[in-house]
Amino acid sequence: MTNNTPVTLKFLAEKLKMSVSTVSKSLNNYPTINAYTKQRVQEMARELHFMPNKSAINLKEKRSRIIGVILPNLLDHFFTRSIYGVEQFATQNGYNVIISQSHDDPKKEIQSANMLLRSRVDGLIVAISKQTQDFSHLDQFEQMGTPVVYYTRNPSFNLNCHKVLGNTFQGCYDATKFLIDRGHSKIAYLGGPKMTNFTHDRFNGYINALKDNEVPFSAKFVAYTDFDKENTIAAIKNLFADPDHMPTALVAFKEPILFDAIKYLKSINHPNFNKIESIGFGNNAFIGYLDSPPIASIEENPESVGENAIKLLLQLINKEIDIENYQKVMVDCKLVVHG
Amino acid sequence: MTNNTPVTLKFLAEKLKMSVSTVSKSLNNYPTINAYTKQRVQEMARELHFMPNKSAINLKEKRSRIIGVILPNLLDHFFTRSIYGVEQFATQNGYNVIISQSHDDPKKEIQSANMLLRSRVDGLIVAISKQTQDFSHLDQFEQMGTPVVYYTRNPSFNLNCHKVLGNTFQGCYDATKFLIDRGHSKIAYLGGPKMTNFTHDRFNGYINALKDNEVPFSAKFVAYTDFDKENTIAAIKNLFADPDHMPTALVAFKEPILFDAIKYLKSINHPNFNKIESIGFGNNAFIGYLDSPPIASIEENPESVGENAIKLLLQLINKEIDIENYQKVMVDCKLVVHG
DNA sequence: TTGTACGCGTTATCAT
DNA sequence: ATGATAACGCGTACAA
Repeated sequence: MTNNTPVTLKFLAEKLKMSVSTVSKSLNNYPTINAYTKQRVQEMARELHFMPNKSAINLKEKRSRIIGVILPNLLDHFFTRSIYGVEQFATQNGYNVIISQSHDDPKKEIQSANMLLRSRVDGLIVAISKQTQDFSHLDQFEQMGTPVVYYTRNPSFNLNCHKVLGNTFQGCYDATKFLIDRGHSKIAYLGGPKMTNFTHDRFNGYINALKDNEVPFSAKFVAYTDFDKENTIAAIKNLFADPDHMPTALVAFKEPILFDAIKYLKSINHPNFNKIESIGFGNNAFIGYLDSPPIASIEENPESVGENAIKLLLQLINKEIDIENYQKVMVDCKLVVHG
Repeated sequence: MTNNTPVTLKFLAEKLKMSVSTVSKSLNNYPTINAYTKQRVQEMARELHFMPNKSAINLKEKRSRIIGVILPNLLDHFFTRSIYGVEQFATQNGYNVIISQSHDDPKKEIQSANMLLRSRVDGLIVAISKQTQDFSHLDQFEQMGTPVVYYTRNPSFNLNCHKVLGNTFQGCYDATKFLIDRGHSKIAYLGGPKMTNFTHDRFNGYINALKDNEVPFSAKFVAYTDFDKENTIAAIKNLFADPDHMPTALVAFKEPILFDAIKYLKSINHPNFNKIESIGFGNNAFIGYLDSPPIASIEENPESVGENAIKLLLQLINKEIDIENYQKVMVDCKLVVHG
């Protein structure tokens, strides 16, 4: 049974034979309204399933209580998990979340940004696409006074912006140190797409751990790949090319890539396969099902990254932090040893 | 640099010394407006980054161009993939999507529903939580004339509603048939939580495949579990308890559960472990990394399920289908053989 | 204690 | 070809 007259304040007012403002005040618990009146109004509202129209309220209050999130891909567990932190905290504070996927396409990212701009989101949390070079579509938000928090992926050059990042330097440092402590001195590093900047910190963590522990560095132990399996195999072939100079351990920038690497080494019956110890970023839930799992994982705590992003954003929205007082928040990684 | 005066039609009108309505008409390309005027307005609008306020438009047009989605959990790849289909098609048609996770908690589901109701979504796509018994929070939408499409998970009793479902009967039938054709006659079925209704069709598919191929059914070959690992192991222990009556194949209602089962059987060095062939619902991307993978997977085509849901919803929104002309759409599963 | 009147930003109807 | 005005639903300053 479809009810066609929308239940608005006006409608309630007519039913109750009072003015719209009395109804409004009753529902918002104004102290000046008679208790009995309030009760009558509230009962009627419940009975008729009155729901205030958010568009009207937004228009009036000049805010939407919506947080926009732009991220590359929900298929990546890191982002899905980070959303958990965002949503949880946002909901607690009366905000809704609109998630928009860029699929790592700058054009789609611009579309999403404009959509969220029209929706007058109160704040934006964004993990930029791999290809994003121009930031004008995101700068528009701050120009309108809407705070933006970059998370995880952020502009490499020293742009003035709020950022919340995983401490991948520390994560990679700890992983490398862990392997050194287990006696390895030939530790390979498998990095991500070179053009992007998200893996430099990891590499630096690797390098610094070597240096701090007086393990000699060799360029032969460093290779780069993207998310493509063929590239990963090519990179691994390179790392393990020199029989006199064979890595005994491996640190990888992302776990799925590490799994490809392990699978490949196993498939070619690498002589020392069982002795090779590896660690990657991610801590994928499926590791428990692998027969030759990495010895440990670098847990990036995505929920915490998301939570820190939304917390910062809310502080900016509430003007507890000045929008031009740019913040940088680092979330520590945690080495999780398996088995 | 923060600009504080919002760029509205009024603001543009003042700048251009014309009326608000002329500005509005120019931007919406009204035929009655002078070409030169249009041009001036559009240039100014672009220059000042004018973005129409969606709240105002929604209020005026009595619609939001927002589709609400309520689902249990984005960590489940099925749902994440289904969102892909929804989002793609929604965006193409000028709709935004608000996703809300219930985390399988009916209370949270009600909250989400009310939030989306206040946002005056034009339509709702929902996969109900495991525990949802009462549907009044969802019925409200139809009462307001807002169409609702249930997808994947839907009320078991013959409620009048629009549904889009994976054809799990066919999926399970095909899987069982596949195992029979490979010579198995002792095929176990590992089902999901009994109280919920989403696994009955699967069980029926299993049963019917046995019957159609004259393979005797035994209650000893059927066990149920939930998503908890301990329960799964207990169920598997039961299935493989009788040495004279040992399954040689296994069909499971969900892949992660199947992985737990495989891992357990391997861990106890089950004598015929290498001969046991198994199939589960999901087709997880991770399967390629397993040493003892299922022989095949039942691909549920979640993107297609999502796409069918949004297509149906848009037809309902556009009144191409009457809201009371309840539709049921089935999306076929596909058996994917590995290796 | 309750009601009147206005404005939020936009579109559309009706004048001019 | 352009402008004035009302309306969408709500909250609130002010009047009664």
